[in-house]
Amino acid sequence: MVRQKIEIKKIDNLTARQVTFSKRRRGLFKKAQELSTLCDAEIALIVFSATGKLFHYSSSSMMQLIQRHNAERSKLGQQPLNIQPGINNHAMLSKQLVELSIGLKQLKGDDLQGLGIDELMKLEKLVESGLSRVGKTKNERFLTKISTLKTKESQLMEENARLKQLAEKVRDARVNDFEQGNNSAESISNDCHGCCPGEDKSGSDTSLKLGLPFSDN
Amino acid sequence: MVRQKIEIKKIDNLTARQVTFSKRRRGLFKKAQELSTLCDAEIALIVFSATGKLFHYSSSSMMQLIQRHNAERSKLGQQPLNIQPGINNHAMLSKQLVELSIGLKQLKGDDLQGLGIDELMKLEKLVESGLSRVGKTKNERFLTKISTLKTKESQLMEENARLKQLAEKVRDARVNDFEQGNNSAESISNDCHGCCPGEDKSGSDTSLKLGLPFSDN
DNA sequence: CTCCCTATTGTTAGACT
DNA sequence: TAGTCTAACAATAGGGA
Repeated sequence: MVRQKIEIKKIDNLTARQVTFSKRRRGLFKKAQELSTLCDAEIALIVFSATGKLFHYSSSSMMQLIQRHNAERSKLGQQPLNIQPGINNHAMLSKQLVELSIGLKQLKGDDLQGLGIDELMKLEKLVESGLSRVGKTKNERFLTKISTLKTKESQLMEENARLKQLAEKVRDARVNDFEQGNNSAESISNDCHGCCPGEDKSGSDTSLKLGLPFSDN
Repeated sequence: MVRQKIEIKKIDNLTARQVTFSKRRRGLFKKAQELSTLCDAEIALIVFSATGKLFHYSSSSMMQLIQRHNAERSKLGQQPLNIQPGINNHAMLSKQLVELSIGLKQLKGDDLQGLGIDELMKLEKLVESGLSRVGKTKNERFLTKISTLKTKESQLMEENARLKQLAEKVRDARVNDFEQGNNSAESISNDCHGCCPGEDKSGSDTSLKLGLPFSDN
């Protein structure tokens, strides 16, 4: 079969894909080398095959090039960090954390060793900013939880106050019943302070509610 | 003129070199992209022109690829660039930063929003640790620089002290010469305090050295 | 720098070993 | 997998705008 133009999309056939990878990878490395030689350029090229095998080339020090690349990128990456203060948008915070993550990743490479004092100070600032944001969110979370708990607390205290009153009423009523020799439960007034709409009378297990510890919050 | 085969060596003509750089760079990036698409490979390509301009391409995340590359390299036991004696173990520090970075990356996905207080506290601790490490390295760098400068300073002070003595000797000698009507330069003793082995006499430009500012530093 | 043009050189798909 | 072959295709040197 004669050769045909191929379209640039993933090659389905595994064998063909591997063969093409091998051939084109060589071509790519050759071209990289040529460009580097012809034009005095510095080039780093990293290739991972689909099967995870590593191939790489660099005209000088891979590390130096990566560092230089990172330096350039962080220059650009600083802008998006300086955004509108005062907004506690989680999406924004998340975005900034991503950037922080990128910044840290940049350093992972081989070292902090290659970094100068200036770069380290920049990084420090970046991490500090991330830290402050995490701390801020954490604190917000704390405050929210605390205010929720306080609300609950005051609700419970109100409830308890009402129950105390109810308990006294019930006791008084029972004392009266006992003194009058009247055992009919129906005569006991049942105040459910509006929490049981349409139910004015049930009064059978009031004693159970009275068993609750009033002082517990 | 018809096109000729070129040999792969640095192109002398600046303009031709720039044009070729432009053309071939594009070709290289195109090929990288094609290889990545056709064969499902992951590729990172960094190019610096001779004038320092950066061009880069990566099929996925440049950072991920660089990390993977570094991971592979360190597997092979190639020490990427370490290890200056006397400096704390940067490899370890780097490793811990990687871990920190991974932790942050996990959170990158969507947000802090889904995180509870416990997770936020963990994250905070993590980032704090990273911050402290960066700060530590930065401080080490400061201290190293300071100690270097101090060493230099004391060396210079020593040197200056010697030069002062020398200056006095020379002056005395000249005064003697003048009083005795003796103009022979050879009689001036030249103390180079051991920094010029095998050279006991040169004495011709001593006056130049004396021109150094003693009070500097 | 970038784009265009074209003759040439360089690369590679497909097939086979 | 890796090498070889060859027709076809892609890239690009040199030149001009």
